[in-house]
Amino acid sequence: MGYARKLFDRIPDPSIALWNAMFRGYSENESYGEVVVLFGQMKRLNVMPNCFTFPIVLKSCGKVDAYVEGQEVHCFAIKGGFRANPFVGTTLIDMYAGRGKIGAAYKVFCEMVERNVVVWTSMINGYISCRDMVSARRLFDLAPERDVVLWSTMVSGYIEMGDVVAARKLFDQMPNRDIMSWNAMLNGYANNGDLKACERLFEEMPKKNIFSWNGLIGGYGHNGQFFEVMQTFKRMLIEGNVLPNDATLVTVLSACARLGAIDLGKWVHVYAESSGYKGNLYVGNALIDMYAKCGIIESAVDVFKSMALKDLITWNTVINALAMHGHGSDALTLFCEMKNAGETPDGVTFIGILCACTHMGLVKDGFSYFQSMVDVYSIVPQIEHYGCMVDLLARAGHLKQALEFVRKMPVEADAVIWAALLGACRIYKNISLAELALERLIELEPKNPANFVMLSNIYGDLGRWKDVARLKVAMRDTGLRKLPGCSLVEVNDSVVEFYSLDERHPEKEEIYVVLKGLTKLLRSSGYVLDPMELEQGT
DNA sequence: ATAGGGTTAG
Repeated sequence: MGYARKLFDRIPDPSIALWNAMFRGYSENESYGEVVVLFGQMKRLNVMPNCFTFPIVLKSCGKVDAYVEGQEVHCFAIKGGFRANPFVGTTLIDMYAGRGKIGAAYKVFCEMVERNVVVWTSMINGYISCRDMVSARRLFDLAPERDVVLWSTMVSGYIEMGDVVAARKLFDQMPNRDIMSWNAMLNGYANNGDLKACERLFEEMPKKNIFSWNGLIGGYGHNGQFFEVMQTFKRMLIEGNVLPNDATLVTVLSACARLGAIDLGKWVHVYAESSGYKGNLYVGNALIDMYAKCGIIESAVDVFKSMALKDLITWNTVINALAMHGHGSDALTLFCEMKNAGETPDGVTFIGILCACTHMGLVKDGFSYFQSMVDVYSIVPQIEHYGCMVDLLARAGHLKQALEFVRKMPVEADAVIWAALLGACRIYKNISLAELALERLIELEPKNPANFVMLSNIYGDLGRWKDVARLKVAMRDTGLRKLPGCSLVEVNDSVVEFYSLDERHPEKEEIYVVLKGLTKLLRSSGYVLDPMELEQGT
């Protein structure tokens, strides 16, 4: 665009076609601000726009929130006699509806003499984005012509409102469907958590493209079904008609992070490098998180360093990764670098920062970061931030101050916060506060047996076995059992779940032989088993 | 030469 502009500036009296070419060039390069500025210049030179000028300029006004300029362009369009032009009308409706000015959009719609199906679709889409499904449906029923895009727009509208039943009803009524209509319905089920219906629809589809596969895989991911993410990804590779894209890789990497599936994660990394997603921001961010959550912080940092393009999420991911791994001072260093790079931290950044302070015991620094979050960055602390502060105080042994903080903070403490306090009570053997925290926890989550186990462990630490027994009875009376924590181990291309004393694996004999051998080795090199863990059967 | 419908990351 630089060269184009230089040349353009040397043309003495550019024709309207040339002006339009410049607008289109900036628009295609997403330099919408330049479009608006250049249009101002054209106006000052008294050059009259034509019907091709308005759609590009109006779209750009909408993109950069240039509402006043947009209205000015609207005036020009009326003066030029383009009120009825469907191209101009569509972009005007989009611009107004996009800023929530649904009344102004409807006025444009009404004043048009000839409206084609594209204009109707834009108006209906405007109502949908204002969450007014009643008006959208009224117009849909009134529309003189309904094509596949208009039908799909209505289906997506119901899905956005969470009304999958109405969406399906309309979907079934469609005279014909294209792949995008199918994908809209598929995503409706996926995002609504109805994976069974999603799977059924996926198999029924006459054709599948990358969006269909990503819809199904993403549905599994959003519903915590990470094994199914991996399975479906492998199936996609085997079937081979459709290649994964960046969205696929990101979803799969996120599943790898949750499962600790480092082998598949590394495979995806290699695949991304060799398939044109090397410098991809989304993929890079997901790789950092995957390596960190799989325990390889060095690789996470390597990916971070290799990225030429970074955004807020990149910085947040690497800062949180370092904090999580106990590299608190590196996290704080990167926080400075982030600010020097011109990125503005948000609430998530401060979760990482506060977490870093907690792990280094930097109580004072934690408080000053918390204060700067409010004073310098005008971020309203969320319950997660208060939780970090309670954790910061409690882990440092300031249990009284932590309780004081809980009482003074402007939001009601949730179970996470009381559990953090309870955890610290175990470290510092503070029974009375532990009992108080448990009382609150039982009010907040009466069905979570983990809370009883926590207090029971504290009694156990102090040798108060009568209390342990009393709690055991209380727990039995609730009829609830704590789900044991489990380990995920990647073996031969898949991930296997193991509980303590697990007998489910077909090769359990061999596995326990190896485990016994490992324990022997550990003992001989001086490792002492934690008696608490022994008691729980490990 | 211009207009209406999609997925992904902390």
